[in-house]
Amino acid sequence: MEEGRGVKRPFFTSPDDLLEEEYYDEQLPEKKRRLTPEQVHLLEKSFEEENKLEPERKTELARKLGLQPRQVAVWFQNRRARWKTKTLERDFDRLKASFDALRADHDALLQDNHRLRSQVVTLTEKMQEKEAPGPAGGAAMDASEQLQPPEDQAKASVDAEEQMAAAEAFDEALLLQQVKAEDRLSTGSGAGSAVLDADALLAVVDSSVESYSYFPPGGAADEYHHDCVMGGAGGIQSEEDDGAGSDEGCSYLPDDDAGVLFGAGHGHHHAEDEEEDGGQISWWMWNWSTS
DNA sequence: TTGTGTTTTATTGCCTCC
DNA sequence: GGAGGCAATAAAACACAA
Repeated sequence: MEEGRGVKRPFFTSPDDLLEEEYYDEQLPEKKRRLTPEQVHLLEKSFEEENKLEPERKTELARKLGLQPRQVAVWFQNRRARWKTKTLERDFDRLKASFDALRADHDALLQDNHRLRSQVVTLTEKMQEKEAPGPAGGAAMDASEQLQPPEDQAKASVDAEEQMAAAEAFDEALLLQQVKAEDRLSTGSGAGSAVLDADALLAVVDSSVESYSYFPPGGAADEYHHDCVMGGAGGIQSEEDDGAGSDEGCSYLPDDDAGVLFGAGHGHHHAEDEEEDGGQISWWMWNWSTS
């Protein structure tokens, strides 16, 4: 049947077509008409230049396209909505990938922490045996330890204590951040809704990494801060050019917000984002991150 | 041809700004 | 208070598999 498909009836294709449109209006009043590719092309071009529409530009565009100013305004409205959706999806993908990487690193740190703790326990036991020397105690020392100079043994002992202290500090920091995050979740601005402040969510991981002195200054932790910065200067690009050079750089994440994830800026949300989503991670993001 | 999913155009209601 | 923006939604137009 293809009702209405073979015959395209664009809305006011040009001022000259207005007479013809009257025919359609008689036949099918109140029907939606798709814009012609030419109209869409010009609107897209205009949108790329500036995604907001001043009154003069609106009337000028409407005149050029043979549309009503209201239609031009509506088109821009819908186009902004599409752009925002697309950008949010892209930002989500990036955040998810970055968070996964960070979480994997965090897990590795936990494992390392566990290993170091075991090592400290072993060394402590051996020291205790050594401090209370008996016939059995002396014999317990293995060959490698007997070969180790006394000063090296003392250094190993100090290292073990430092590692233990670092591990405990790490645990405390982790616990503190978790408590903070939970507090913010339960008393947060979401007023009971299942949303979590991005800072709270990510600070748990972030501060755990930073408070644990595993990374030297300028080391791996800093690389996370700098290399994974996403988003960029705003800018409008057509969503049709999804390939190279598409919406890159027009992320809805302002530069500062990359720091939210990695703790660099402990970023404040961009004013627009505060307005858009209340400065909170959307519920679906929270659900994902806690799943 | 039909059913269904997606996209596009348009409306409504609320909010913010001047 | 009016203008303009946005989110949510409706509905027409369109695409496509069966």
